Amino acid sequence: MSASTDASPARRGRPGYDRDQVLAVAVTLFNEQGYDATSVADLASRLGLTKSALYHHFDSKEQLLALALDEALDGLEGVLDQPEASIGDPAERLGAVLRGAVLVLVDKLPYVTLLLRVRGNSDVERAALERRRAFDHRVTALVTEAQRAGQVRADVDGAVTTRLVFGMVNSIVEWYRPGGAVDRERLAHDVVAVALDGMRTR
Amino acid sequence: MSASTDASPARRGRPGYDRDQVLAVAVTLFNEQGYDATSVADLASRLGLTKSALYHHFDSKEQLLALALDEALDGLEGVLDQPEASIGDPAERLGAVLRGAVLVLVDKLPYVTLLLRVRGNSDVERAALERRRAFDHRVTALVTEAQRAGQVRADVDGAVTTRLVFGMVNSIVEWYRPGGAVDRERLAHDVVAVALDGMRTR
DNA sequence: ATATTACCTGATCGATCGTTCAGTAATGTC
DNA sequence: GACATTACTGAACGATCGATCAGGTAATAT
Repeated sequence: MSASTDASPARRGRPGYDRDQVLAVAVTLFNEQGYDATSVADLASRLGLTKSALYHHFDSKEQLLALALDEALDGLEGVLDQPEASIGDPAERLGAVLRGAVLVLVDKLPYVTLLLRVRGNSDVERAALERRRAFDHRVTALVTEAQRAGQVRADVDGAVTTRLVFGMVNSIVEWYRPGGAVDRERLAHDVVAVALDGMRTR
Repeated sequence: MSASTDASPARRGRPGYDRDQVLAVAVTLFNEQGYDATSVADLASRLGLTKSALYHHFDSKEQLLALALDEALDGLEGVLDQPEASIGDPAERLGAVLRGAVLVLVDKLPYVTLLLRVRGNSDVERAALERRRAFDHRVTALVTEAQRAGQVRADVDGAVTTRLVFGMVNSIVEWYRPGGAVDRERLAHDVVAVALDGMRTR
């Protein structure tokens, strides 16, 4: 993702996995079994390598986790920094942020999935939770602004509304699979529709 | 929860923890750190006992997990079996199920939290996932029925709507804490309001 | 007082954990 | 063909994992 995902620009050295490929497989395994339940031996087995070979690509199992969480957090924070999040009235900006969050979630599905399961068991995990909290605060501020503008219901607390709606968005990682029945644009549209207007017919 | 949670009906033998007390502490730890990241030594330390003392109360660490997951699943299935889930039009029944699910989730918070984090790493976990799927199917059938009755929007797939709305409900375990700013009745009301009518003002 | 029941300790087991290290293998560049 | 670069093996490490077992302690019922 950070390095070249191009064809094959004549890599030097013995052929094999590079760091990003190992990371991608690791994140898949972490999501299948959980980070703690996944051993380095599991990862080596899935790649067809020995355990020690992996330590050529990274310093520790935890470093893999840190790299993956950064990937997810960079994407989410990018949603709030994109121009659509700053232009228009609060309701329009809120819709853009919801839509952007869904798209990032789908495009970086394994990384965001991993992020959403972090519980704070280590310094790496706690740092990721801190960045998530900062993201939530910025979104809550946007919801509160939309409430003051009369565009979001004020009979429910803004922080609660934010948590519920982002709970809905985040839950997508539990079932969405690319290539399935729902494409990313359709999903983003549906989420914004249900979040803003509810499931009931008017 | 299954045994006597009454006052103290004169228990015989040396005083100490009983099985349900050990289970409650275990579930708390599983939720704090994750099931796999929690060792039997962690649990013993939290209780002020030795590891071997714990095996007087249960056969294996996994049995604790199974007991906890049953507690959560019994509660959720009870929501669909209560009378309110069968009387009235589909929209009313759907509202009752949503409300019931929120209340079970709050009342059995630690157990449901644990259930929602299960990934299928063992037979016990896979059996729990199977029961969850059956629950989801019953709810989806209710949503589909409400769509046919014209009471739920038909421009979004019923299964997607169900997943999104229950994603919202389930996400409550990530932040709700009893005794906090929001009480259980208020939360149930807010969830039903946002799920059915959305966050936007009309 | 004593038997019964329940609860707990300390030592230990084999398996698996993440990690290290010294050496080997295969490629592109010159 | 020498050389730098990249990728990997096999054996071992201390630590921790879930679990077992034989024995010890403290309350209640009779």
